[in-house]
Amino acid sequence: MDTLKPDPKVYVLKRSSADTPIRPLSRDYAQELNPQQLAAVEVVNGPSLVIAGAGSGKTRVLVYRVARLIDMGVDPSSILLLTFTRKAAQEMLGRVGMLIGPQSDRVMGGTFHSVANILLRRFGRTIGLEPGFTILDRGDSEDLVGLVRGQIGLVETNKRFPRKRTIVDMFSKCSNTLQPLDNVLLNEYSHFGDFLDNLTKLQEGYNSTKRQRQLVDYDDLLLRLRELLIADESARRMISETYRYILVDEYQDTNRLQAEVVRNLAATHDNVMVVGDDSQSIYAFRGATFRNIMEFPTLFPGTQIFKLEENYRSTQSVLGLANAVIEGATEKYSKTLFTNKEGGERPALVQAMGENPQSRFVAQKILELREEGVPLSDMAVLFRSSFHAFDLEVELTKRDVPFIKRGGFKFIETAHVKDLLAHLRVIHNPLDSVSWNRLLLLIEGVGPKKAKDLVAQLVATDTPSAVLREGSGRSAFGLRNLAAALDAVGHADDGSPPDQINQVLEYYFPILKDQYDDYPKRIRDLEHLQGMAERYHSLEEFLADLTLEPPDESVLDVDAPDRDDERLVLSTIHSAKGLEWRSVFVIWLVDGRFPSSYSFTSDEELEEERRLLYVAVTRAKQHLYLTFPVNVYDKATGSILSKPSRFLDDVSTDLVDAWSVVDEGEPYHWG
DNA sequence: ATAGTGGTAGTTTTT
DNA sequence: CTACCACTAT
Repeated sequence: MDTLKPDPKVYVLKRSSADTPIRPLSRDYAQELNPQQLAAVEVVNGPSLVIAGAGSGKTRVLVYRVARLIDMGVDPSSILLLTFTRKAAQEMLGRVGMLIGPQSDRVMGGTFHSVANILLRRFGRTIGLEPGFTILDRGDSEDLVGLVRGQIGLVETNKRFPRKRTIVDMFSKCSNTLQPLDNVLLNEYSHFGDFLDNLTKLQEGYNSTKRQRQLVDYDDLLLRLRELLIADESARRMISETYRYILVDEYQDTNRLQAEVVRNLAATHDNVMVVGDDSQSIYAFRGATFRNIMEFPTLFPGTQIFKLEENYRSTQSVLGLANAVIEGATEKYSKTLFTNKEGGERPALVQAMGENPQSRFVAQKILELREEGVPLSDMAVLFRSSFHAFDLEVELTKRDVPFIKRGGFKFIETAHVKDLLAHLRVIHNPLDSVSWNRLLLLIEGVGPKKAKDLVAQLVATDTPSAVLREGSGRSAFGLRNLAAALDAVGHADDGSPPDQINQVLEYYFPILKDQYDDYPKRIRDLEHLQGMAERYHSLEEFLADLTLEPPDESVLDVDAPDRDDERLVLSTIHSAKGLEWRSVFVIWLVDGRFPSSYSFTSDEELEEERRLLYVAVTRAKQHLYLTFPVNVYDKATGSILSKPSRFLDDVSTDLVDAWSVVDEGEPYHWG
């Protein structure tokens, strides 16, 4: 493409193939969609916004629109589908495939982060990013903050410096809302205001280390993609011309940074369709705001707006409760869901005399429903926070109910997995100081000081193993061992990922046994990881995928061999987004747990909790059980929790059936 | 300089 | 309960 003179007059040649089908469409879209859905599906060019209530066929619109575009002759590889998880993208593309055949395989789909990863590896050089960069997960970012904090030797003060976790949160908020640190500190962390200077220094150090060492954290993926699109005009054109049709799912959960990325991706054509529901915005902690969805037409003038209000998922009884919950929201946009599925069982509001009775109720009821013919895989238990399910997990295990837990603590975040990955990472990116540091600390006789000195040498040499062999003193033996192990693995491109893992494991197992009493289980985990690596041909892909799309099973289930389709789902509400089940249990509907007591401080956070409940109840197709235990001692606040969630206050009693759980032989009493 | 011990504060949701 | 810090003994 030649370089153009400044500001040429642009005359756009329309793609005739896209506007007028060259051949008859392969199916009758009007037949399979309601008029609102059809109108959205028929959009070809220009920006459009689809406000879609829960269960109103939002996915259907995306799927049919992609199918129809391809049907009209649009090249599938020019379509980009941005979703919340890659799984969601794959599911949608599978459905597109069922409509129009295998061409759908060529559609590009995934999360913002995974798409950014791919684009940056291809085009990042112009902004100083080598294709082999390493992605830091949350824990890595915290480690790096810790390292930098040590390096710049922050002066001791009598007041408490924020924790690493909190610091990473602050930095992340800055990135996601595109604000400077002082703003974020002032608005959300005013109690740490005194530390502004030190935190600013820390942030500078954190950012410059990442640049020097080819490290990229989650937010950087988006930040640097934005940077690339703005700074490198030819890359922007090339990318924008490649993806001429962009579709974004769950737009209410995008933040300002993501909005800007979309804006720039669509720089040359404005062909963007975003789909979302302001009532389901639940990612404010990540800088998302439902206002984003309202501002879309400003970002893209000429936006066509569509509304989908008919719910095809739930019965009227379930929907009635959902509408009542969201009715209490202070800020809401005009949208009332209706359905033609009359009646249905009323949702049950179940009181239990404590946590364990609640678990026993859920377990027993699930078994009953299964007897009645609901498959386990069509039932789910949802909760606000991952730990709310601990007791239930025990109860289900006792009764041999197979389940899969989604959300919460990840397999990938356990120490032994991170240790193994650190070794693989330095093989792939020898500049990765965070991983070097981690694996050096595992060696006898190496502490923070020695690790720091060694890392400085290691990132400055072409022959890391020579540096390791030079070591003397107490750690010499361990360092030599490490050098031998790394040499055995060789270069990143030598051999297959499972073989490379095998080499590392031979070296690492003794360390593991020494460090953990429960090493047999951990060894199984690592072997599981090795199995996962078989699907990959390069370390780079394996490592990137693990951080961007970690397997969504938590530690416990890794060795549960049950078939997926016969397992009950336990999930945080966040991880249940976009999914649906015939029977849904929402547990711990107690004030202090849901809404969480951490949200009591601000109205905005409380409102988000309310939307969270709305998301939870709208997952149910047929049966809905809301349970709340009473008389539970809460360590966090030191109080007894007994009051049902405040969000149920406004729910009129004729919308639910009140149940009380009692033990066999125990007297009944309510309250 | 490191490893091991004991005390204490914070404790959600995800890519 | 656990991760993080400060302190002490090697």
